[in-house]
Amino acid sequence: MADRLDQVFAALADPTRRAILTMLLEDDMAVTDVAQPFAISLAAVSRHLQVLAAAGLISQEQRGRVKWCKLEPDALREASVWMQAFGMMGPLDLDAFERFLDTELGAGADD
Amino acid sequence: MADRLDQVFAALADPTRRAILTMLLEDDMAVTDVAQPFAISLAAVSRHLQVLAAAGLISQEQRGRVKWCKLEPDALREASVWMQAFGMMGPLDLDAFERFLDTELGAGADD
DNA sequence: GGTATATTCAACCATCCGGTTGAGCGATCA
DNA sequence: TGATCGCTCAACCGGATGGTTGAATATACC
Repeated sequence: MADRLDQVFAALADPTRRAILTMLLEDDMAVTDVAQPFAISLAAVSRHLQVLAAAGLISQEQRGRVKWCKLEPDALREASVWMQAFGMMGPLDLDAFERFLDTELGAGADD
Repeated sequence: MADRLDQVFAALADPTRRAILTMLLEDDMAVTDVAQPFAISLAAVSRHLQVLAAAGLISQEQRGRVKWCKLEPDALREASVWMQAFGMMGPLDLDAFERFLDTELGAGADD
């Protein structure tokens, strides 16, 4: 019952999984091709991919006997926003920041 | 051995530690005060703080018999940059940030 | 049909993680 | 000096994690 942020950050905490995401940045890949550069077993890579999929960081689509893996950057967005909040704000008072948010959102900020 | 990114993401993967960081956003705190809202032992919180410090996310300064904990947002910046590399996400999604305020600050420290 | 390919499952192992409790230790204060 | 406070350490426990190997499943090819 891990929170979504728990899953995303935990998935990102492993260097193999980060490397996989980086590979998928270029193109969708089959499981076997994802596994190719790594010195671990195919089964291990398959489970890494399951972790990434559970966190929503990738999606997997079965086509024939090949399972294609696709990066899903939306899952990163939530975590990225969480982190940027700290980077931006630093130790400053939240009330002021909430007022800032109200004016920003109220002004119809559309991304 | 663990890469710095490994440590940062692993530290962020725990909801208690994220709640601690959120608390420290408002002000520096002593270990005992950090532990106060949580239903776990002081020793457990102390170790959470050590994990955060090892990841560089907080710094700790001993003053008398009290150890003060201070947020260090720079460590987050590195991880945030890593995520930015996946592109497609704007610098700050205000809607997502509003959800962050609701969930992390609202539900915050009482888990 | 039979064989090769793509992927997962299951069992197992070592290690890590988050929690506990109880002892220990330096700093403070009456 | 002795009691208390603030915090950490050490040992322990149960469950998760990351790796392995070997069997299983399903699809594709000849």
